[in-house]
Amino acid sequence: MSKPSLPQGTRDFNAETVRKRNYIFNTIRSVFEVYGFQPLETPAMENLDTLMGKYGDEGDKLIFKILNNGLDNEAKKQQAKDDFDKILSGKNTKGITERALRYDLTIPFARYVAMNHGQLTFPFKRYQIQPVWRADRPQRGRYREFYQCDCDVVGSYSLLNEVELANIYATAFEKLGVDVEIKINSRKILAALAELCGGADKMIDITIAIDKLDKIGIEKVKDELVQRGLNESQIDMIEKYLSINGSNDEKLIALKNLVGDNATAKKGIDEIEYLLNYSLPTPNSRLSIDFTLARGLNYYTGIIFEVKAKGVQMGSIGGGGRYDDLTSTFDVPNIPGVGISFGVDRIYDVMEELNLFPETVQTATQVLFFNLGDAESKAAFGLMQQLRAKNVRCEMYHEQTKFDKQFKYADKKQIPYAVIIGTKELEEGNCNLKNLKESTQQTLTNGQLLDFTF
RNA sequence: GAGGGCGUAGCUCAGUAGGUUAGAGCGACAGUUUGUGGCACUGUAGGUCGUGGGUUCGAGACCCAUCGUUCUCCCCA
Repeated sequence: MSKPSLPQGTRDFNAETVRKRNYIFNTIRSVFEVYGFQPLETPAMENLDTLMGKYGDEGDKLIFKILNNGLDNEAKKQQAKDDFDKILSGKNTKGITERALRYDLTIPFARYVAMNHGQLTFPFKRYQIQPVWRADRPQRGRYREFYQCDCDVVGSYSLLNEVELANIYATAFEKLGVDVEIKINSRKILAALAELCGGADKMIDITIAIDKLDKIGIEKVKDELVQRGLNESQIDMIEKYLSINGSNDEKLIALKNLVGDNATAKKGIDEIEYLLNYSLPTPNSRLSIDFTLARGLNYYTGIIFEVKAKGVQMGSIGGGGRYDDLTSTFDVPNIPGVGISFGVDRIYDVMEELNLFPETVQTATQVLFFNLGDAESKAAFGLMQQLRAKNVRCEMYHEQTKFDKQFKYADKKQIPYAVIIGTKELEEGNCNLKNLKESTQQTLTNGQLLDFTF
């Protein structure tokens, strides 16, 4: 037997952590529900060809593939060897692997919509909170198994959906007590910039470079644009674009001056103005235009979102945006959508760092019943069950032993109350209730104990 | 995919220029004469020094490999 260990990049969660994580999940889930979104769960594994080719070349490498069963079947040995040779030359084959662990929640959702679009009522609003797996190299804040928390609306072009999603962000983070800035931009504006700087085909090059701005600075971004084949006047324009600042209104004015004649840009500006026209329900969060926001994923086509926590050094804790055609890859065209995602693991880290978890999240045992003999513990057990029926969290020490050990057990589990029923109390039909933090004790009748407010 | 750091007791770590029986703190367990804990004191258990080779009279220490872990870059949540 070797020492037990965990697969790389996975974690156990102890009771305290599970409770805190559930607090985050439940908070977000309740907001989704209030906004009329319905839950969806999909299998941990998908057919490999559902996933392959959807995340780019890099993404394909990071998909966890599942080995087929029955490869040791003697009768099919030669076939298995031939198939394995294909694997070695870099091709996937159903003979060796035909299933894989899901890599995100968006593609399984698209698969679901494509399979069921005849039955669904559009716009279809779903949320999904499940783990995903990536064969990435683990590092700080990055794991091979982690949760995603998505909500999307498909089958509607209405910008009202964007308004609702912005409100979901604001409401959820307000409930969690996390002070955030919700940044918005439009891919149409970025597309217009590309049109004006070397053509629409440069859009991906430009967005990738811009996306790195806050990380590497303007000079390095310019270097990268040079490498990607842009000329001096084009880079000059991008620099002007990136240096726009001020309030939302001031930014819009500056942008209109820069690219306002362009039809695509105008559409993007209209979208942003529409969104800003609705105010958020909460004082501690606000929408702010960030024209440098690009987001890496190429399928976004309209408004894009990104959420940053204020007061901590941490990457984005949420993101999303509009995409024109979610399901055409599964031969079901013309289903547009817009969605957002919460980065639960990072939200957890932010809340831990800022000490934002409420005390009440930790709902451990409230009362320990001492075990002081057969007859005594039997009487205690009866009382304990009555308290439990009133939703008081109780446990009884597992065996009769001296006081010292039972007190120490309560200490270690940070149980605030002890109920002590010894021979004397048993005879008199009462009990001692001790407050272990304050070291005070009172004698109660059994009836008084059952009515006590813990 | 590229490049660093670190693997010694359950946990956090010491272990000097290679030299007998590998240490501390915390934790665990037991006790300080069995109806009131947290403190204190005493004692006990627990390590193939990640693994496998190599150098040496001698390796926890040096070299190589391997595994694990962690960080940076790429990419992402």
